[in-house]
Amino acid sequence: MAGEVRQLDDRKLAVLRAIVQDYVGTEEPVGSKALVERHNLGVSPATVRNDMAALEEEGYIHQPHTSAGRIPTDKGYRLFVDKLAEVKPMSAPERRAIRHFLDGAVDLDDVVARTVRLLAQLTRQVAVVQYPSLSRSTVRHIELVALAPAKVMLVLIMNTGRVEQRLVDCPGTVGETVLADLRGRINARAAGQRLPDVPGLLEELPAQFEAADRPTVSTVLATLFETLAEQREERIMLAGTANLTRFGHDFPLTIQPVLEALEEQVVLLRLLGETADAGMTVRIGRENAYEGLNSTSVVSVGYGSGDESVAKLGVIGPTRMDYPGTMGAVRAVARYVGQILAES
Amino acid sequence: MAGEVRQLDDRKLAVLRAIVQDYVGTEEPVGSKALVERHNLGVSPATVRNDMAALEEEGYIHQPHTSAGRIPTDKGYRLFVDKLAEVKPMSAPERRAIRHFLDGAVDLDDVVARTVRLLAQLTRQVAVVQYPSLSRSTVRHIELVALAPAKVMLVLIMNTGRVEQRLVDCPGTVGETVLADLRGRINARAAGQRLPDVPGLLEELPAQFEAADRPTVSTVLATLFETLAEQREERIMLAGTANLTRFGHDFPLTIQPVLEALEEQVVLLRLLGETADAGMTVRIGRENAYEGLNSTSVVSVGYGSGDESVAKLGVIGPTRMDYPGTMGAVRAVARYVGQILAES
DNA sequence: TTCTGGCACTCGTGTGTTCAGAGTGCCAAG
DNA sequence: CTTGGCACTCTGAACACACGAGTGCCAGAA
Repeated sequence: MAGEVRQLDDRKLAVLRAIVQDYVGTEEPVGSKALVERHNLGVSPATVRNDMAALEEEGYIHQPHTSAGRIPTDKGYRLFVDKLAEVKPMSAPERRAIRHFLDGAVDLDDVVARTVRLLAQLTRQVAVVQYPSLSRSTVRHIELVALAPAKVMLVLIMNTGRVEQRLVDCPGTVGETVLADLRGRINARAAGQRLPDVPGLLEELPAQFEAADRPTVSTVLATLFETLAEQREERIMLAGTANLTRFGHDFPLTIQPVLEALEEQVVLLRLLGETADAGMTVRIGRENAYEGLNSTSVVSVGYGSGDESVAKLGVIGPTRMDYPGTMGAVRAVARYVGQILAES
Repeated sequence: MAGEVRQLDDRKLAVLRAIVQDYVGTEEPVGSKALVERHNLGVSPATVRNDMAALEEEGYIHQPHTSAGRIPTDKGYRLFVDKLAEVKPMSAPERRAIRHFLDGAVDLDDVVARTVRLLAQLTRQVAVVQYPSLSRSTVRHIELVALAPAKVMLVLIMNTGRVEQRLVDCPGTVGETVLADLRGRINARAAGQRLPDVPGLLEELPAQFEAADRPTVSTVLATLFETLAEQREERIMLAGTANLTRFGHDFPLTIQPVLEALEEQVVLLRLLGETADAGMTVRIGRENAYEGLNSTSVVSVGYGSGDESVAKLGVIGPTRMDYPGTMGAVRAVARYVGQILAES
C-alpha cells in the first residue's frame, strides 16, 4: 500500500475538516491564523501552515492567489464527505415538522409536491424529486372495461397510487365473459408484481383462450405491455430555484448553465439515475457527468414505499455546501416519504 | 379635453419611440446626440434635448443621474405599446418553423410542452403556458362503466383532449339498462357544452328516472359536478428560466423575486388570469399586481381550439423588452396552438 | 524528528486622485 | 420654434499607494 498517496496524519485531516467547515460557513478563503483561533487545534499557525502546504501538495485544497487563504478542492470535499464528516441527524422538532408537513398530503401528486418544497426549504437549495417510476413500482390492480363492442378501456393501478389508462381497439367484438375471464387471469398473475416482470408472467395467457378470442387477448396484452414499458412518464418535480441566487459571487456565469440543466428533464433524470440503489450518493463538482453542473454538488438517495427504492430524490447546491446537514435532511425526507407511501 | 395631460406633438412622440427602441437595443441610457445620429429626425440635438425635458416633465422618461442619457419609465413603455408600436408579424419562415415544431406533438401534454419551449426560444424570455382549463373547455363525451355491482367509473372527455376519471360508489346495485339510459341522456344534453353550464342542463335528470334509481343517478351526477368544478387541476408549464440571466446588470436583486414568483403556480395563474379575454394583454412593471414582478413585463393572450379562448399563455421579461417582436411571437404561437387543438 | 516564533515577501483590496468624455440645461441669436 | 455655443455635472476608467492578510522559509527549541 505504500505508494503514490502519502499518508495524511490525523492532524492534517483535522485541519482539512476545519478548513471545509470554516469555508462553508464564511464563504471566504480561510487562513492559518483564523483557523487556529476558531478551532482549538492545540498548535501554532506556523504548524498549520506546514500542514496546509502538504494538503495543497496532495490536491485537497487550493489557493486562489498567493497571500490568500485556502479553499477546498473537489477532492478535498470528497475526502471530507467520505472520511471526516458524519451525516447530521435531524433534531426531534425538525423530524416532527417533516412528518407533519408530509402527513397532510391528499394524493400522490401532492406527496411529491410537498416533498420537493420541503426539501428545498430544509436545505435552502434546489430540490429534485422523481415521481415513483413505473419500472420500480408494482401492480395493484388491472381493470378492463368494455366501452363499445370493440373498444376496451385498460386501467392500470400501481401501488404508488399512480393510474394509467389506455383505450384498446380490438380486432373484433369482445364478449363480456371473455373479458371477465381475462381480467381475472391477468390480475391473478400480475397483482403485486413489479412492472418489468409482468410481461413475462402473462406470456402464456393467449394460449389459454379459445382460438377465436386469441387476437383480442393479444391486442389487450400488447397495449398493457406498451403501457408498462412507457418510461417517458418518468416525471420530475423541482423546487427552490430561487435559492440559486445564493450560489456564489460570480453570478450569471455559474447560474446560467444550472438553470439550463434544470429545464431539461432528461438531464435531471440521468442525474438521479446515477444514484446508487442503496445508500446516499454525493457527486461533487466535476464528478457530475453533466458539464453545466460542474460547479455544483448533488446529494441524492432512493426512496420507496417498502424496503425497496421506487424513485430518487435529492438536492443540487454549490460544492461549497453544508454536506452533513444536507445529507441529514435528504435522508430524513426520503425516509418519511417512504413511510407515507407505504401507509397509503 | 384640454387639461392635466399636456398634448405631446408628433415629434415628441417620435423621440420617445426612438428612445425606447434604442434603449431596448443597447440597454444603455440614450442621449440626445446618439439619438439624432441613429434616427433621422431632421432636427438638432438641442431640439431633441428640449423635447426630452418635456417628456421627462410628463413622466415618460427618466434620468438615472445628471449627465446621463434617458431611460423610458413604465409610463413611457405604456405609451409606446399603446400608441407608438405595432405588433411585428412573424416572417414566413418563422411561421413555418412554428407550425412545423408544433405539428409534431402527439398529445395534449406534448402540445403544451412544445408550445412553452417554442415560446421561450422565440422570445428569449421566460414562457408560461396554462393547460386548457376545465372551466373553459367543452364536453366531448361522458362515459359510464359498471365496474362492480355498486361501482361505476365515470370518464369525462373534453374537447381539449383532457381526460378525467372518477370512481363512483353507488348507494345500491346499478342495472346495466339504467346505466345505459343515464349515459344516453347525459350525453344528449351535455355533449358540446361548456363545463360550467353542464350542471344546469342536467338538473332535472333524476326526476326522469324511477324513484328506485334516483339515488344512484343523483350520486353519479354529484360526482360529475364535483369533477367539473375541480379547478385545482389548472396546471401551468414553464420554460426559459435560463433567460433570466439576461435580465439586467444588477443581478441577484432582480432575479430572486422573479424566481420565487415562478415557483408559485398560484401567482402565475393569477397573473394569466388577469389577461383580457380578447386581445393581447401587456402589463408593464408596476402594473403587475404581484410585487416580485414589478421590474418585469408580462405579455399574455388567450388561446383556444375554436374562436373561444380556453386558456392563456404568455411570456415574462424585463420591462426593457422588444414589445413589438414579443407580442408578435406570442400572438403567432397562440394562433397556431389554437389551430392544433382544433384539429385534434 | 517535530513544532514554533520570527521575518521577509507577495499580492489583493480599498482609498483617493485625476482625467476624459458624455450628456445636460440654459441662453442668445437666427 | 429651432439652433449653436458654452459652462457645468457626473460617471467610469486609470493610476498610485498604503494596508493587511497570508504565505514560505529558516533557525532554534522541545
